[in-house]
Amino acid sequence: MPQSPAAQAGRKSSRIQVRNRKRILEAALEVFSTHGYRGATLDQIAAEAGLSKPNILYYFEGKEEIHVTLLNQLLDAWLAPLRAIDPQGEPLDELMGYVHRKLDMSRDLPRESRLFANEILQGAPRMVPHLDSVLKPLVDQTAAVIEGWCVQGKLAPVDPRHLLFSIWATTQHYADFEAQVGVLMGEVDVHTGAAAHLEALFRRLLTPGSIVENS
Amino acid sequence: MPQSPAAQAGRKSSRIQVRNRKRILEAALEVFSTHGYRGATLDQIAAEAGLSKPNILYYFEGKEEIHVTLLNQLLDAWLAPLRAIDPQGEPLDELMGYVHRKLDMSRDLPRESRLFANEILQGAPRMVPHLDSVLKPLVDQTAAVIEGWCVQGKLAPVDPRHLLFSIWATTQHYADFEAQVGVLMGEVDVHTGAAAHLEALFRRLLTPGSIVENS
DNA sequence: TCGCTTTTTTACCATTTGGTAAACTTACGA
DNA sequence: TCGTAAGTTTACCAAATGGTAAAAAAGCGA
Repeated sequence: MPQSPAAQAGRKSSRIQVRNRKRILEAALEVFSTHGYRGATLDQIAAEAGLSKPNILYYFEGKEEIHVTLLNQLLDAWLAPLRAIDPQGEPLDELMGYVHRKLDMSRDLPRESRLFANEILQGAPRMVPHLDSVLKPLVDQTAAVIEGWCVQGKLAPVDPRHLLFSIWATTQHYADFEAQVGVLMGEVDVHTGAAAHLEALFRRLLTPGSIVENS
Repeated sequence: MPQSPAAQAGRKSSRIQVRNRKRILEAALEVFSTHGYRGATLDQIAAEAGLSKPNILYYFEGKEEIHVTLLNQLLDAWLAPLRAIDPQGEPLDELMGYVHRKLDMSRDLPRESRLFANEILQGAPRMVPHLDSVLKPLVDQTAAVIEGWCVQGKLAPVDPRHLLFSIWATTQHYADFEAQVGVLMGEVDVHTGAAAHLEALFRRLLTPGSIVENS
């Protein structure tokens, strides 16, 4: 009797279903990341996806379900670099690698960055549960690892959570505030300069030892 | 003949006009910063201001004029700390003072921060001209000052623009991503920890000299 | 090819939303 | 206190928008 795959409970999906759901989510990423949740319309998403609006509502229960699906689906990819930090690795290398991977993501996946920024900016109304259940445990765990490195003296003493905030803020800034960066930097190769700058910023912070003025 | 102060060209405004325009802008700040431009409605702003919707349109030509007025009016306050940097002052003190002033602003004026973030995120459609004519010259000028300090050896060599981006990103993060920070930090006093962290982060970056490992 | 299911389209609908017209009320100077 | 201008409200509108019903079309296994 059920003739709508919108409630995708269990049943295996046809090839057309897979293809069209992907199209819709790709279009929705484009539109939501540019205009925010309220600023995006189903008509825009439909046009971008090359489907009709009712057809989109055949695959998803509504606007909100598209948004939530997108958000939760992308959070994993977004957190991958954090999971990739190896507690057994060399602390400085691990963290600097993380910084550069996050910066690369800002360049390669700016829409994803803006989608999250939009959502968090507005109080993350559709994501707090997920943040609590997915992001928080991962951060707690990573914070403990960093804490351990500090205690061992392999890293300058640092508050792990504020360190993560700094890394997220500085790297994502290049995606989220691209309009502003563009105005201020003109046609320069932003990414290379940013990489060098963040390299210095975080290496200096994290390298154990003290600064000695050179005459 | 003109019976609407919406087009506020020149004519002196009455006490009621001043009071109600202020109320409207205050309400609009609250609503726009929470929901973004498209997400905000005139009805919400009207309710928040304690006025009727048509009454609001008696003072402003439309939704967009309210938004633009707010944006341009707040940009000055927003840039005050940058203007306060004294080319004659001690470089490290000037810049660290700037960092702390920006962080304080994030705590005291989070709505303003989010208002700008929302606008920039969406490509700054209603602000690019202003950014170009107000922000850019100021940044160019400040960048030259910082550049000079580096050349004089009073500061570790650093790209001035990327430095500014880092400062903006890290300080504003606490306002713009408050929802996320809240989930990850719980009830802790975020501001104090952030101040200490950013102090270390930027002082280490900017202090001339090199790091020496202590045995 | 037939018959059934999946997919897509056409034609709507109710609500929300930015905005307006005009009547009504209040403030205030002469 | 009276008249005019400033300010406010009531009653609307047209367009946009999220969503639905149901018919039509396309896939596809037997």
